[in-house]
Amino acid sequence: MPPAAPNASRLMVLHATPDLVERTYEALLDAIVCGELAPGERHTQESLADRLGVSRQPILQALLLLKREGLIKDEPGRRGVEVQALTPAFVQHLYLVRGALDALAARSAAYRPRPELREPGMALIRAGRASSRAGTTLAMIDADLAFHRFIYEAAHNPLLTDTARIHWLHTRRAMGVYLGQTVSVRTVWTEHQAILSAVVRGEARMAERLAREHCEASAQIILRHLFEKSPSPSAATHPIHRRRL
Amino acid sequence: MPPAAPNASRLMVLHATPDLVERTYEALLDAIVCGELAPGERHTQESLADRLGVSRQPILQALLLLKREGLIKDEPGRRGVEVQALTPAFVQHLYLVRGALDALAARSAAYRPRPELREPGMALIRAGRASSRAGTTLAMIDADLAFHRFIYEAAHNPLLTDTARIHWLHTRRAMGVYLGQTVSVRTVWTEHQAILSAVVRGEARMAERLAREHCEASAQIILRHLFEKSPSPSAATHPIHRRRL
DNA sequence: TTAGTGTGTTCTGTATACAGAAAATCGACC
DNA sequence: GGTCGATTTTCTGTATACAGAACACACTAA
Repeated sequence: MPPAAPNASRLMVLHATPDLVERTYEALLDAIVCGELAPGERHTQESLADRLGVSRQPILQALLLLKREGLIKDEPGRRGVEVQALTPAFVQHLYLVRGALDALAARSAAYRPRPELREPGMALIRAGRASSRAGTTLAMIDADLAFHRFIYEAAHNPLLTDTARIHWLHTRRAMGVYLGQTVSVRTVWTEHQAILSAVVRGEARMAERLAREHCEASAQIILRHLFEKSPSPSAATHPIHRRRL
Repeated sequence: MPPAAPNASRLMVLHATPDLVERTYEALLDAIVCGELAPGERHTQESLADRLGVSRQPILQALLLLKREGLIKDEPGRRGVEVQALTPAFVQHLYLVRGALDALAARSAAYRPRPELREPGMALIRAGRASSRAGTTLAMIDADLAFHRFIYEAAHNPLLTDTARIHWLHTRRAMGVYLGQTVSVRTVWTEHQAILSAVVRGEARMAERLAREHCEASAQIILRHLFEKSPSPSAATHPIHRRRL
């Protein structure tokens, strides 16, 4: 394997195994989520290709995907691409849709009593509480995502999981706004526990309601922060530590 | 512009204006929806490229998108691609997710009274009833889609519309199963009218419930057909007329 | 016959080459 | 000095070229 290109950014690196388009996609995604690639900057295919040490071809394809997912947009005339700004309005829309999907996931997961989910679920909750006491922002975000992913998996609806994937990307980006906002994280995990209990007991209606309310509460927290710091509501202002490669 | 390649299929044609990847994507999509490209057949990038008279490059990118959307899958070893089968389980999952999204769309659209939506909505309903009396299967499907798209637009949530787009692709494919199933189409438009009324009056709760119930009813109809003809539950067995280019 | 092995073929993924579109630059003219 | 037009530059989209992975097949040996 050739070493990274000389002018490759130290932060933006490619993973190892899957195909190059996938790795490029992941690398760009991480760069966007952690703010290394910020709104307002113009990037050409070639500049990105140089940074990652690949040709324009995988960049082109990765950009195609990111465009479809609403994370980047074309610059006016064929003048490169730019990261989409994370506006309060968008986050509001995001959490509305996520609320609907989360509610469906919880309801589906709780369709019948699921005692077998109690232990793995509680393990995630314990891990989440631990990370909110001592962990980094990234660890907290990951713990939150892990719990929600668990509920989605329990719903046994691949299409639902797949649909929500894009929303989790945006959510991960939006949660960068937290940044050490350990306040109110405890209530988050209390809510998670309530959702889990409802699922374990097979109380579909209750699980659905709790999931929806949890989502709305999360939205309120994020939006409060976004509106407070509204002058520049971009993830770029919060360069959190990026995912380990 | 060069004429179509000599061995290009007569049915599978490219549109005219947007970029080649987009046109290729649309062409393949239509071919899948109308059953010209069916599950069980192996296709190589080159064979598809020849059929459409383009190079492998746009095919590659279009396939990437279609893969992400769950419409095609890779053949085991780099042996080309295949259209995903439309299984009853998948349709069931599809309608569950669509129910959640439709409900959110209706609720959002009805957030406040919307008298301005009455006339355009009624026009769509009249057109739908007309097409169910005299139109082709494709016209009926398009009318149905047009109404739902209208509700989504009224919700003013671009992310929601975008999220639902993929589901509408699958839905369009699944509805191929109707095929002249004019039975019960009248009740469909009665339900549409009820949803519209609730939206116009700003009865969010009611609009949401009606949308959800409408979706569940539609799912029942489709699924009944799928399970009846279950030996080969692929759209390929129902080669409906394709969209005019 | 059957397991193993080398070779040819097919097909994909990635890089490079090429052509055209749009912006930027620069100079002429008012 | 400002505006219009031609030229250059930049950048993208698409086609082609190339290399490597995986299958298929044939051939050998037990």
